[in-house]
Amino acid sequence: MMDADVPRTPARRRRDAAATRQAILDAAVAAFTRHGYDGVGVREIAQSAGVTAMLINRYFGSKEQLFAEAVDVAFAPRTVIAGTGDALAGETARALAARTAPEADELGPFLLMLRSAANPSAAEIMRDAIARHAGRHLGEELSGDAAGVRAELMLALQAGVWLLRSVLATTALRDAPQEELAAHMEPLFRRLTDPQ
Amino acid sequence: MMDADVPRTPARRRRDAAATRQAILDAAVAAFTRHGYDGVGVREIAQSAGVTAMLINRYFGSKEQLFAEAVDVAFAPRTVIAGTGDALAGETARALAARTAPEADELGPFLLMLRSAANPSAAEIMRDAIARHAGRHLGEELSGDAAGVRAELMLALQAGVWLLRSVLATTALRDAPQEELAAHMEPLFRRLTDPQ
DNA sequence: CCATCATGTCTACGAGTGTAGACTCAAACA
DNA sequence: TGTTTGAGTCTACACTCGTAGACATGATGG
Repeated sequence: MMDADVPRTPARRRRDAAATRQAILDAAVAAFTRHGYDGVGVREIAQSAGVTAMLINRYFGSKEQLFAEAVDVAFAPRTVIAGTGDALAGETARALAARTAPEADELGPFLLMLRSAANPSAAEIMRDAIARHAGRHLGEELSGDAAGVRAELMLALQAGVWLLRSVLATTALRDAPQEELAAHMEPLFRRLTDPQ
Repeated sequence: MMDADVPRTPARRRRDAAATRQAILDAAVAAFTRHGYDGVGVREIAQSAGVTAMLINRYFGSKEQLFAEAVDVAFAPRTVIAGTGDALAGETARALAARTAPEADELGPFLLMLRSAANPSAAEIMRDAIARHAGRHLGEELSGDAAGVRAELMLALQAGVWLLRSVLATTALRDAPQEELAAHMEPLFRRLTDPQ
């Protein structure tokens, strides 16, 4: 609490390359998640990071390479599944219901994925990121026949719920109570985690 | 068999307003499905319809209103479910596996939905279309508790599979044989059609 | 045959895009 | 203290976008 500086915008750094790079990256993750790859310009990202647009090119080479790093950040630490073992299906269903609630307004890899899917270059970048992070991690958690297919079906179901409930806000899913919705989704996830 | 989907010389209409309007609408459905709302410009749509960009504004008022009509066309006649009654789950799973196959390169409402979801105006238009067509039709087919939620979960699952398998082309889903994939998805749909 | 009006085209504008190049300025090292 | 280096900014270019307004054209009714 020693910093008495009132940060009017993003905390006026004094020439710290690493911090500036990180600020741009953070702003990019938020912006791409909210508006998609094509929906946001480099000027907008730079402004919310407190710098000029050209610094993006200096630090990341291009908008596309910035997007690639942002995707890596969004997919890497985030948990795309919740819980382990027997609790996996239930936890995933409950977490999904909570995070897609209309009042949640959360960010996360699924929104980034959905809102940037239209651009072919962005799609390719995200496919690689999924293979590198989420898909692999989830594939290890599952076991048995066709673990990869079942893992990606879990991702697909989650992505679809994010799309209808959070992005499009269709009536039935938007108005469904969290517990009830989770109760409907839980057996679906269980079918994928425990394929009898 | 008619001509290819991209008419090289758009058959030189001689001043037929209705036919021109229809040609623009057809081109719009194809273009929006392939590239999304933000991914295609009115000049491109007009050219593949064999007219000038300004005719779009004359006949539809704006790009956004053209999109609204295109969404209606894409969602209305298309079947978002396959089969009825007991066969619904199995037919839907098999049709989904077939239409999302890498070599299929089909169009359809789900691709249009996914690729235009990033734009807020487009999202609102599509939410209304879903409520008007797919959601309602599917809700009638289902019965029992929370039919609306289960219907939209069916849509969500399908949308997610379209996203991962067809748009992103993730490895496991891309390489899975149709029958095997359908076998994995069928019990999921059955859980939603017959909630025991 | 000619006037008419819907049908379609042309030019242009204002705004927004990503990014290249030249610039300024602060900090670190001699 | 003077010099070098890198952090950050400014201006500008070469596009693309949606669309507004003026203009051309061809089929049709008299």
